[in-house]
Amino acid sequence: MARQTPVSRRERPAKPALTRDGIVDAAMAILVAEGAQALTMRRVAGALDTGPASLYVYVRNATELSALLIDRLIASLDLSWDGVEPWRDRLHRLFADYSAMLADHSGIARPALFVWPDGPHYLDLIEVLMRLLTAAGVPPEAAGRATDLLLQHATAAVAEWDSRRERGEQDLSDLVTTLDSADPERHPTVAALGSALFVRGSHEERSAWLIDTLLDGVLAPTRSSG
Amino acid sequence: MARQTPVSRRERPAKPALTRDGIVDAAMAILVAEGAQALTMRRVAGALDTGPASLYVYVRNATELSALLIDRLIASLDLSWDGVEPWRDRLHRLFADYSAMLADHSGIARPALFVWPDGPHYLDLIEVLMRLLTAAGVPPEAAGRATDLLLQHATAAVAEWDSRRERGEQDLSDLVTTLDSADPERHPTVAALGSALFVRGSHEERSAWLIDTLLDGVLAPTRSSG
DNA sequence: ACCTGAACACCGTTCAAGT
DNA sequence: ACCTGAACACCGTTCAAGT
Repeated sequence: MARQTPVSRRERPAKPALTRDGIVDAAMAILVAEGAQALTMRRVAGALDTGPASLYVYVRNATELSALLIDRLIASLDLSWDGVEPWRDRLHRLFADYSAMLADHSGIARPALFVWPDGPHYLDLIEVLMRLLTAAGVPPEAAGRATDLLLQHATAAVAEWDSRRERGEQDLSDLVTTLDSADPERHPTVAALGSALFVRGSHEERSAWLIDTLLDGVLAPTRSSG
Repeated sequence: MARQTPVSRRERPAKPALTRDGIVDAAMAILVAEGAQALTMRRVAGALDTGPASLYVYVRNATELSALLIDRLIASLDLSWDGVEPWRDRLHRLFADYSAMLADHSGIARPALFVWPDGPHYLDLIEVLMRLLTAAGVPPEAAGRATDLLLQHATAAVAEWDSRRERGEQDLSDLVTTLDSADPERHPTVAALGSALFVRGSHEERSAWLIDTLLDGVLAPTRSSG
């Protein structure tokens, strides 16, 4: 039953056959080791001892490969909810996990912003978010908008942080300088508050603030429709 | 006093000297005519009858050129506030204008997400947003977070819409198919709500919803400090 | 001093040709 | 049928050499 490898092949130690999963595996290894900026079709193909053209037999394009990778990363998250842990706590923990996962894989947040990670695990993530928001008493339409928004924000925050990191600290100090040197005549409000406002707070903190504020807004009894 | 051009030059009709502003002008012309995907150092240099290396005398890199362009685009917005128009209406109108401006220049929203548009007009935009939120009774720290968040969301929404557009309608129908075919066993909440939730609503509508919800959340009297 | 031709070190994707 | 070498059509950035 076992497929026999021709004995005559002895140049390389059993180069494995290409498969979709094998390609994703190789891509994941590169992502973990070198980050998303090294994640090119040519590099992935190279890791599999072939040329880039071969990948196109299994993967539509580079964007699809990113989507597959992101779905696999989401698979590594704990998406369970026991129904006992308060939904607010669970939401915070889930977004903290999600953000940390993206931050751990430098550069992957950027494609995640533009790609629908078309796979089963992304749907798992949406499912648990909708369950938590529903448990919180958020009506379906608002829950959909909030889910969308919270994921977009968490992803964008990591992506922004990533690209700041790759440009170095100089970028951040430019920002501080600009804000601190705001002309009090032209920009009185900004000048009065200075750089303190925008620099303070990690992206985890800002995510947490958004979760609470959005929930308060959605659940506010005084909410005017519009 | 006027600088004299040598008469002997007759091959080209007065190739203008390179300047930082001239480079931004040329880049803007390309952006308007062909969108941001055509906005490369080589294309901009070509429009100015020179090689890409020449641009680096005036511009640090491609990212900086994007930032200059975005600041110039923001300059085209009406950022005034008469103090008479209700702040809520003014906020809605401002974000509608901002989104429309980004959407009108295909592909520019993406760099705008990752670049601090280091220029005077971006500071004008932040200033008027802070003024409006302050007028709404939002405390400084929350106003800073809200400003940051609303700009990020508006930009990300257009960027997402842009990249969906460039991938074609097929992308959207993939999404609808995935959501509609959610396994009711594994994804009961998603299956029950179907695709209706995520597809409905333009990005203008979603922006408007976020503005109102965030304001409600920030201004909610029951707000627990979290 | 200011400018730039040419090169360096890459990309994603396609397709004709191989096995 | 499955796979891929080689090419196509590009990138951003650098630097030695020119004026």
